[in-house]
Amino acid sequence: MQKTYIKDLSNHVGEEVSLKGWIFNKRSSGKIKFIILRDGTGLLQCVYFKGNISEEVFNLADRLGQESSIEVKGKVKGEPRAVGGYELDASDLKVIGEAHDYPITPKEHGVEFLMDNRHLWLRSSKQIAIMRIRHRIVKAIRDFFDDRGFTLMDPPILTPAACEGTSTLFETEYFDLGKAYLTQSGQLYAEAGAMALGKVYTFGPTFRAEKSKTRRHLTEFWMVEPEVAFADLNDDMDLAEEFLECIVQTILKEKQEELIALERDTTKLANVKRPLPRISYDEAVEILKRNGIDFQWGNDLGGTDETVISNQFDKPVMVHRYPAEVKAFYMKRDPNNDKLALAVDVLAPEGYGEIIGGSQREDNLEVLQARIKEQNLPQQAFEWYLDLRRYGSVPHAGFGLGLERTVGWICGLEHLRETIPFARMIYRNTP
RNA sequence: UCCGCGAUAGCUCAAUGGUGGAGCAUCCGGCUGUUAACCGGAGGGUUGCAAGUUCGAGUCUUGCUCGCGGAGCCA
Repeated sequence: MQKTYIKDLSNHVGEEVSLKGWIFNKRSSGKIKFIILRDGTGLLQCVYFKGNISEEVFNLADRLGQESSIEVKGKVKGEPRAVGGYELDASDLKVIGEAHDYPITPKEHGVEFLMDNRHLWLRSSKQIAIMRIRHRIVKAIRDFFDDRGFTLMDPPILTPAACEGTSTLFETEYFDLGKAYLTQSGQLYAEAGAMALGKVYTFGPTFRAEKSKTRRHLTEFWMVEPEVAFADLNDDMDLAEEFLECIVQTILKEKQEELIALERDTTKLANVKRPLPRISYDEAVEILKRNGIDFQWGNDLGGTDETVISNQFDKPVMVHRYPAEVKAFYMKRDPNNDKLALAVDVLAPEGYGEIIGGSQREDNLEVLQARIKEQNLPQQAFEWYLDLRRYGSVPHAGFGLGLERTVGWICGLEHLRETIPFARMIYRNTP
């Protein structure tokens, strides 16, 4: 008898097959029982008629609770009434692992309860769809850079000092060398990589100990950071828009089934094609003022400001040339206006906020040393970084894309906690 | 850190200051095409904790604990 998976049933119509999985739901009507089997690839209705199988097997189904693991055997047939369009005319049922009182019932639950049971919640249809889309986005990201001659270069996760100086970091004791910190960005190391390999990207977890309590924040999240030698801000924006187009169009093309399961309205995602609108910070401030927001030039854009700006466009918008004061020390100043940094943020539509932050980097040794001094950063810790400017400095640029915000936007989710298998937030580090 | 909101059965929620209920889940019974199946029955409670007001508190007051949303910070 052929062993198979639910997703492959179309190749087995009329055949006897066996499948293994978990009981997703069941219904009974006296002499007929329906077991909905879940095997990780889909759902399948298995039908047990009292006359067709032994009394023992027929009664077994009564005992088995939701999420019991089982093996079923039977004949595959097309059945428009059943979920997935196929049905199993079942002839056998074997128990692998019994389950009783599974906490997540096929009814509504609160988010807190579901997050306490995250290890089980992952079995639900929507969560499975999200994880599949996350996986495909990761693959699209890696393919995008790999296909364009980038080399993946993993930065350290334990670092001796703050990358950007401002954020609060997780701290740990590192043997006799004093304190070490969990990285908040691989960027500085990516710059070293770009000087070695030309085009590199880092892709890994990053950590922020900020006490953020919003739907847009996690303490542990994944970031992909390309860095390119001999590139300026325009090259950086060109790369970012091609990158976003590639990710979104790939998901639209290959993950329709999952997007439907999530009830995602994809009309706005379909708009994500080059060119993306590019506006300066000055223009962004104008937009805010036109919308009646009392915004002071020189401040960073807040969450609501970002939403107002992105609502003016039907695709992601790039905002460039921010006031240097609100941006990191390593960003290069605009040669035409010393108050501006050659930075770019990409704001996702539909209120999903900043998904990309990038810049051209300061490549002049003396200027960079002055910035480090201005911001009271420990210069000793940055000597290696300054070496990149001492030995063959070149213009270079890069950006960071937050994976979870991208997943949340593409999936149309309310909260970032569903975009990662086990979210780490200020008041949650379990399960 | 600041502002706002919340905590009642395993879960989701009701209950004018006056005998704490319903749906789902669980258990028992019924039904040969169910789609979060349905119908009948049963069990299930220190109303987050502590004090106060009151003849009487799930409900009003105060404090505490825990959580949620937002601000700041950022991807």
